[in-house]
Amino acid sequence: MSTGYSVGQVAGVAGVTVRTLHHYDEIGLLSPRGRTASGYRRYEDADLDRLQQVLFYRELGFPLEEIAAILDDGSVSPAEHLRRQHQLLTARIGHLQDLAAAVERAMEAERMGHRLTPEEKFEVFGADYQESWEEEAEQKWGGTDAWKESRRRTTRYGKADWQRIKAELDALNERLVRAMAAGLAPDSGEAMDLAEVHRGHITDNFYDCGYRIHRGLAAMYLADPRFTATYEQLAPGLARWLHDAIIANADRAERS
Amino acid sequence: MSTGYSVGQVAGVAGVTVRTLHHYDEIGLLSPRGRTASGYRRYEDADLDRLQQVLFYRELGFPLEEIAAILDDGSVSPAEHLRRQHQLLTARIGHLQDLAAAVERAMEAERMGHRLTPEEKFEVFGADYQESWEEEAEQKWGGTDAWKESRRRTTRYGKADWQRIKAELDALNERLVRAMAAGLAPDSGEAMDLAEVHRGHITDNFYDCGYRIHRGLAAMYLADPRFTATYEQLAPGLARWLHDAIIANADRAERS
DNA sequence: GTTGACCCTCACGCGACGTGAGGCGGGAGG
DNA sequence: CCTCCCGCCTCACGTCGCGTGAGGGTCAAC
Repeated sequence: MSTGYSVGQVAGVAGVTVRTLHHYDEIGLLSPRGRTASGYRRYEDADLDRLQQVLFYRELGFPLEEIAAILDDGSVSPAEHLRRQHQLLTARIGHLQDLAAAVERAMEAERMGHRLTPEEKFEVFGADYQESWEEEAEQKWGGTDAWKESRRRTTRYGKADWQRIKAELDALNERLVRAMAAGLAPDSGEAMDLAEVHRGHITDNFYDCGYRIHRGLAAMYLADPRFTATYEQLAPGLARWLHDAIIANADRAERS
Repeated sequence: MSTGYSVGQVAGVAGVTVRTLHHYDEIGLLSPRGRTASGYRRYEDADLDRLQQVLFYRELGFPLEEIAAILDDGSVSPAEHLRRQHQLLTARIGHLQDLAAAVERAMEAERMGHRLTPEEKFEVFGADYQESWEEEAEQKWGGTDAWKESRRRTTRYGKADWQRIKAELDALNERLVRAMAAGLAPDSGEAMDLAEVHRGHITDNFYDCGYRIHRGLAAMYLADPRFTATYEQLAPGLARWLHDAIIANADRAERS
């Protein structure tokens, strides 16, 4: 009937040390439901659930005391917890993606022998950052909400819808090719307008594509060869050109 | 002429406390280049660069001692540092995305009133995880090596190359459509063989695409609507089918 | 009944700072 | 010139989240 788990078993399955569990017991963060006659800790399924929550928030850098407060706040339903966790995660992921973008910029700067100002160098290590999570979480990558929304919509698309989308895409691609062939700079007004059309096309057909997300897509157009191939096949250099136009457009929009 | 910065200024711009900078000085992790006559610390641009590196690795959870070792290893060029950082970031992002996926599964389970086994609950808090970074970083997304290699090769491609690639791609896509239309399961031998062809096509033309990377691409085919659109336009359900075939093929290969 | 794996409770140590305490430096206003 | 106040300095002890023994009981197996 297997009524409960010992510390060692819990530690094993959860990937923590026995000492950690002892510590959580000491500070009252996670006390096992019961003890055997000989004083051995007995953890039950409910304790495992709580431990998982604890580990989750710990991974995101919360102090244990705060974790206790969060988990002991009875006014939050389990479902709400999961939502909160998802928000925190997407926010955190977004932050790391910003960091990655900064590293990419640094690589670029290095290649060009270009120097950055001190402020530029640190802007990504935002001061607040702990507090900013909860606000940012709502927007930003739009979280996985974006692709969820996308799935929701696209599952209802029929063959005609896909053909229409393909046609729009082809038309846009042709405009892109012509613009680049005409020698337009990626940060010219026309190029940025085309980038805006590109963004609108995504928003109309898939999900609400903000500038942050658009930047993310632009990065992917360069990072993944399947994308690169698609665009390079249309015109050599187009992948890069489109990438730059999207970035320029996002810069323009966010500076205003 | 602004020759250097004081502790307070550095702390301000970098978003750390003065005490932290003192600490880094104490342990020799970051000692300012000079001091004023009266003993005030004077930080220069090079010190700021180093501080940025320190903060970066700190954010990823490295102990300070190790950070010192990493940064003082003269055999690593700045460019290589940036590459490493990018690798670490993508690995870390991947981990958090796994966490997010786990949370999504938990939400789903909650909605369905379904219980998970203890092992399922914790599988995502992988035991090693700290060590795994350094190994995973090498493979997995193939790090940035993959796309660097890809850029290196593709910049030399001419129009004829892209046309050849496009033709191969079209041929493969047609085989995929026919296979799915014939009612073949994604985990059938034929489907997995096609997935293997797909992988070979990438390896031949872009970069060495291992199974881990291939899995990553498969995930993207579903996650990103631009990809989804491409495949769905060929045949409804193809994006999902190809995804599953790739996963099945990777499972098969890695189990042997 | 002995062995060995597992459990218990102190209790000290450590990494990465936080947080004063007590004192010097420097420039702006009276 | 003196004072005021802010920023800087150096100890030095406190805190958080455990790691790491020390010393000793428990339980299932052989």
